[in-house]
Amino acid sequence: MLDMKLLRSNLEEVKQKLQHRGEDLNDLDKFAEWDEKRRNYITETEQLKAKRNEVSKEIAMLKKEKQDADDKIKEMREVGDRIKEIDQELREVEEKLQELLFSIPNIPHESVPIGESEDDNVEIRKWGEVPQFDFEHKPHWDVATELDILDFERAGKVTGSRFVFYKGLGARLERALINFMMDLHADEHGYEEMLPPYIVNRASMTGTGQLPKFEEDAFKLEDWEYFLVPTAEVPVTNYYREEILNVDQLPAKFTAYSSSFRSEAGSAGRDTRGLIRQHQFNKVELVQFVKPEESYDKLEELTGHAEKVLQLLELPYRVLKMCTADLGFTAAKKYDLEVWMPSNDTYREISSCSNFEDFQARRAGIRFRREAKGKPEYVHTINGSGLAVGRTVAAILEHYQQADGSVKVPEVLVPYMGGKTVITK
RNA sequence: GGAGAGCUGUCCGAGUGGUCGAAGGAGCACGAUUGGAAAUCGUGUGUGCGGUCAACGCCGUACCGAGGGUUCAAAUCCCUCGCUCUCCGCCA
Repeated sequence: MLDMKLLRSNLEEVKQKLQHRGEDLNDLDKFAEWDEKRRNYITETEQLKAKRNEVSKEIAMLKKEKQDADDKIKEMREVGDRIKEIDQELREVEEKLQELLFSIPNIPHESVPIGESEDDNVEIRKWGEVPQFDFEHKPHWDVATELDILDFERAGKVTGSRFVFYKGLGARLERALINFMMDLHADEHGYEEMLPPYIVNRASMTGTGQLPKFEEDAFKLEDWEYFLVPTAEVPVTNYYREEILNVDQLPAKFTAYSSSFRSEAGSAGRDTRGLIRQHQFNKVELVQFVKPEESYDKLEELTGHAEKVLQLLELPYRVLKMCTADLGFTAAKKYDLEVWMPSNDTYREISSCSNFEDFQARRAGIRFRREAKGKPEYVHTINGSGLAVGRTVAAILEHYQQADGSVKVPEVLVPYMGGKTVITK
C-alpha cells in the first residue's frame, strides 16, 4: 500500500513511476475525488460529534439538577440521525478508497531498470561453470524415477497432478537440504530460526500483499477464512503485524522453513514434469525487518546469503536484476537467483530476493520507534528464498548425476546424509 | 464437542449508563536531591484520523478483544464473532 499523503500531493509523479509496471492504473484518477469526499465527511461528522458531546454533558448536568432536558434530547436525537447518515456515506467512500489503495502496486526503486517484459531483466553476475557431460545426460525426473527416490505417479493417484512423494534417500536429501540451509542461515548469517503456521488468516494474506488481488493463486480452506501459506514470508512478516517495535530490535532477521502451497492458476501446461512447479513445495525463507535507510544495503546482504547456499552446493547460477515489468506487485526492487538447469539448457529461478520498502509494513501496520517519545515510523521489510528446496533437489540431481545413473552427494551435504556420499539404486 | 470464567493503556489492576483516554500501582523518561548511586520527591509518559502551525505544539474526533445494535449519552446494556484460561469428553 502506498502512502495516501504521497498520492494526495504527487499523484502525477506516482502515475509516471508506475507506468512501466504494465498494470492498469485507470482507477488512480478516482483517488483525488474520493479522498476529498472522505475528508469532507470526516470534518462534517466530527463537528456534529463535538456538538453532541458538548450538549450531552449539559444534559447530564440538567438531569443531575432535576431540570428538564427534553428539548436538548430531542435536538440531539436529530443530530444523532444525521451523524449516522454521514458515517454511512463515509464508510462507503472509505471502502472504495481502500480497495483502490490495495490495488496499486509498489513504486519501483530508481535503480530498477525500465523494461517491458522479463526479457528486459538485467544479468548482474554469474557464478560457477556451466557443466559439460561426457555421457547421456538425463532430466532430474528420469534420474529420480530410476533411482526410485521420487514417485510422481502415485502422488497423482493419492492427490493429483503437481504433487510428489519423496522416498528413501530422496526424502533424506530434501531433509538434508532443509537442515543444511537452516543451519547456515541461523549459525553463520545471524537469523533467528522460526517454524511458522502453514495456515494463515485473511488479514495476514492482505498484510503481505497476496490479497485481495491474487486470491485465485492461493489455496483457501473451505468454510474457513483461512489460507494455506504460499510462502513462509506470509506468517513470518505478519509475526509483527500491528506492532510498534523498539529500534534496538532492528534489524530483526528470521529464517523459516515451511511447505508452500500455490494453486498455479494460469500455468496449466507449464513445467508439467518434475519438481519445478508443484502445488506443494518446501522452502527456506529469509525475512528481515529493517530501518528504512538500511534496506537497500540489507537487500544486497540477504541476496548474498541466498547465493551462499548455491556456492556451497557448487551449483552454477546467475543473478538477475528484475526490470519494472517483472517486479511483482509488492516489490520496489527484486533480484532473482537462477540456477543452471542442464535439462532445460537454461537458468531457472531458485530464489527471489525483494525489498518491499514500507509497502508491506504499511498494509500490516509494522512500525518502530527511534526514541522513547519519537513518532512511530514504518519499518522496511525485505525477504528472499534461501532457497526453494525442491528446485535445489532438481538441480542437484541434474548436476551430480553420474554415467551409471547414480547421484553423487554434494560434499557439504554428506554429514546431513548420514555420511552417504552417493545415491544409488 | 459440553460447562464455566475472562479479554481495559508498556505491564498489573479499578471501573455496571453521564464530568472516563479512563482511578491506583509498577515500569520508563526528565528534573530535584547525592561525591556517585539507592531510596525519596516532582513532572511527564498511547495510537489512528481530521484541522491548524515555519516549528515546538494546539484543537477536534475515535479507540477499553473485533464488528454491529440500543440510547440524547456506552469501557459500562444487547447481539454476533475471535482469542485466553479452568473442568469434562475426544485426540497426535
